[in-house]
Amino acid sequence: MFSKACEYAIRSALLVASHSLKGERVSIRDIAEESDSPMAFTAKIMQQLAKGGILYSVQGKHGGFEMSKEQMQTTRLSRIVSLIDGDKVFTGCGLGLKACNALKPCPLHNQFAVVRNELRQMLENTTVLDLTLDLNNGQTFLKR
Amino acid sequence: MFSKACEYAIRSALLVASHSLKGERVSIRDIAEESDSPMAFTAKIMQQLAKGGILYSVQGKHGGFEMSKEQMQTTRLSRIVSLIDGDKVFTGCGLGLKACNALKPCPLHNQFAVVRNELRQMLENTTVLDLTLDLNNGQTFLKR
DNA sequence: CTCTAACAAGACAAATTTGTCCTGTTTGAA
DNA sequence: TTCAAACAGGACAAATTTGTCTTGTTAGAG
Repeated sequence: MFSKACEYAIRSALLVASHSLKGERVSIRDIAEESDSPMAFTAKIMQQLAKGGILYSVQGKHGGFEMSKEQMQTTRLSRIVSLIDGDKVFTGCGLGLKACNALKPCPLHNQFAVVRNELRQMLENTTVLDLTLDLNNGQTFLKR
Repeated sequence: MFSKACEYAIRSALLVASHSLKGERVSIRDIAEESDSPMAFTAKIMQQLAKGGILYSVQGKHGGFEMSKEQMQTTRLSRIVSLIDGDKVFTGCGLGLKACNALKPCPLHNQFAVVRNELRQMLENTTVLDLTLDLNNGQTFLKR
């Protein structure tokens, strides 16, 4: 469904948000450990998230990553997904056809459009803050 | 969403079914051409489909692939998907966590389960015959 | 019987994704 | 001022997926 990179991106973003809500800044090392992600690879992804304005990176000693309340409220999962994976998952043909659309639909077009739309709406309606609150309440978990 | 291999598998299966409904057997060459798939790669996938009982392969001169009406009626897309891609797409965690379940859910677990379930049901309720009839009616298309 | 068209299957190659390592830069603190 | 902790970024490496090639086998037709 999502690429590994995208999975790490979402997990890391939620982890940063979780710590930021508690007033803590997090290092790559902690992110990797607490969200079970490969450190160096995740570091690259954090750069993308920072460049994309999903969160802030702070350099230097005691640096790390943090997220403002506003970022948590305005960042929807769909944004992270399209930033990392592009929007093929939202718009691409289920059977991989280049020219599949309502006028010249592939055999699965209509059925697939329903599901894909559901996915898109779910991701658009879910903010980082939403998920982070559950996480900090102990209702959901990021590490096995 | 699906792997390339799986996309080719579905496209090829529908193409074979489409021809079989007209009483024709199809060669790998024709499948590759008519469904815009790489020939040798698709050949491997056809072997998997044949081994999986999705369709028949006939060797020798004038050989090729064909599908019985019964196969078209009983083969649901979910079967092809799980045969080629496994059922990670139906059961895997959206954030890639190994131990994500209702008891210890990831932050996206509940929202994701809804969408994934919708996808699964759609694929389980769609038979090859359903899609092939539309295809042969000219309502849907396999080639760009 | 032989030839040819077609699938079977394994080895190989290319491309993409995933992951690592190393060097440089930034910044706080002693 | 210097040191150390942390991110930035490029080069590299491994793994997976995608795709190709070559050889063998099958079976119909002359």
